[in-house]
Amino acid sequence: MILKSQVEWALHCCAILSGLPEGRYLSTKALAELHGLPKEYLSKALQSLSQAGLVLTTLGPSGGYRLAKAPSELTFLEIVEAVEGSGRTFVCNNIRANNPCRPQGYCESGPCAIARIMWEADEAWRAKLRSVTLADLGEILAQDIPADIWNGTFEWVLKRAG
Amino acid sequence: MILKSQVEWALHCCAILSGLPEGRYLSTKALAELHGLPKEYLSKALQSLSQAGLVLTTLGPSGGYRLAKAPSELTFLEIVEAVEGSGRTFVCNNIRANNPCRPQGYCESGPCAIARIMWEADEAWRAKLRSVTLADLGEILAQDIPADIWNGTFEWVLKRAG
DNA sequence: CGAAATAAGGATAACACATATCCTTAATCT
DNA sequence: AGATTAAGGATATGTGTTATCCTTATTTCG
Repeated sequence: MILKSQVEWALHCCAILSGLPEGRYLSTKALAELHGLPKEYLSKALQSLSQAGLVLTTLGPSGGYRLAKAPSELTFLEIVEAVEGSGRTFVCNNIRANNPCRPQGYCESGPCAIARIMWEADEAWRAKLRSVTLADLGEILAQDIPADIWNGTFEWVLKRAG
Repeated sequence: MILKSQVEWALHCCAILSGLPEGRYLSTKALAELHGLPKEYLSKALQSLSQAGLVLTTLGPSGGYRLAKAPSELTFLEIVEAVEGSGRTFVCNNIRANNPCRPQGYCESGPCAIARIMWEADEAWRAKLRSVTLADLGEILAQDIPADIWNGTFEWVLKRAG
């Protein structure tokens, strides 16, 4: 059970977009170059973000993407779910209903106990992702990344942002 | 990102095995019938449990599986990882290393900040699964399942347990 | 107005992995 | 000796991810 690589791409792209000055846009081409990713396929991930309303777009030259909200209002969970979907990782096929000992036509009262426990674990995962915003990530990155690389990347991005 | 259905099967099988009297074994055939599952393929899930040391097996007629530990010592996480593997759901491909602004030969100090956050969420998921044992599940099931079905199933199992 | 650049999205192929079945082997019980 | 079982190898089959290509509509700029 592994998350799509598009989740990783979307998170990195949002991290870049969160550093973009108000009102400017960054293209798929620039984001793909910056991360060494196939432009056409990365485009699908960005479209997912757009469909989820997390980013805004403009067309034409100098077009591209920007965040639809402040970084402090955009959580990891929103980004992950935009790309990966919001379904649970554990799917209950209700195999208890195949028990030959059960009376004909017997109907369960609620979801299977095993499913409930697995879904609680899913929710713990989601709760953690919901608690981290792009602004939190920005603070961590500012400490992690050497100032020269940080600034160099920022200039590189601004040169290409429409 | 969906867990294998074998995870569901393994959990249900372990739930049954946890009700088995000391020293008795239940066969793949019986477990497959009870849950309405393909015997040959369910066998693969049970082999995973065996390889992980969670269940013990015997050969020959009256052979089959029993738990290797007390239900109170066997966690959901162990069962899930036996079938699904213990790898993380988020794989970091270190795409930050493709940043064209970075100096040649520059080497990262540690794992990517995005990966660290995603891995914390994974750990929250694992922590929840680690906190629930088969004994806990047994208590919940005893309350969920009507007594007649519970007892009927128990008899059905005992009739087939070697 | 016309050319270039861009996002959006449909079609399709390649690939990996989950699912499923079949068969052989070795061990165990009656 | 014969029946039953777990273990595991080999081999399909199906589904979802990854990836590429192409068309369309929109916007910017000369």
